[in-house]
Amino acid sequence: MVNVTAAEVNQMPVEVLDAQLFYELAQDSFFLPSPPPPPPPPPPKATNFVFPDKKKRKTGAQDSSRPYIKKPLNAFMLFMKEQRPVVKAQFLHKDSATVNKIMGQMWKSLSLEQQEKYYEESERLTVIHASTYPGWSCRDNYGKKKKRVWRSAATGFNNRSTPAPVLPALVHAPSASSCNWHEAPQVEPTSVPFMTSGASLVAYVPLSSSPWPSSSCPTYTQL
DNA sequence: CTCCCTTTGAAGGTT
DNA sequence: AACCTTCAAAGGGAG
Repeated sequence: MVNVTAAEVNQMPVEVLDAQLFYELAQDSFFLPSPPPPPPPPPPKATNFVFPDKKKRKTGAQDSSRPYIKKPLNAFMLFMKEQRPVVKAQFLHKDSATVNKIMGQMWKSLSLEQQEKYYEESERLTVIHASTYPGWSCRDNYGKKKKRVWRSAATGFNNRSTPAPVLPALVHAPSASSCNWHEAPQVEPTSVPFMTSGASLVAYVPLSSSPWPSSSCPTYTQL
């Protein structure tokens, strides 16, 4: 449980709906402070990359006579790598699928200016990658992992030509002030206690457990 | 032990 | 040109 006080969240709830306080969270509270200027990046090793996570797939990557060279991270991946600890700490979600959903919405809530630093860093890494591994193509990694099977056969909705089932939608609060969203009615609760609102994040906080929700804190909805 | 899930973006192939 | 496919990270969960 993360101890987040009302003062830390924000002094005043921005809205009360259905017995829940809605706090608008300053965006700054969700992001790590700007790290100190990084030291000059060491030249990437010309040796093969190794999956740091033993749980990562190794299919085909270990028997290759050629070193396995990973793709450079794109902007969103850099954002996730930086913010994942924050999101995990804030929302107590350990499973990456849920965390990634949250961060996907956080990413969309960022302004272009805020995203820019990640795009620039991604571009820088891509340039370094290209100069370090001339001739490398991301195609080289195709098939190194097990071919992704769109779940069309299994569940029928992970085919990009097949729309995913409609998740409970956010609706605009008709008279919302700084809170642009509120819960859609008749939403089956899940456990992700926040929603993005423009460049800020709105926490849904039960009155009874203010200032921060318990695990029973209500809804997460997705556009 | 290995893969799935889940996100966005990039890259390369295909239509 | 537009669309499709794969893989980058992460770690709990499932088989």
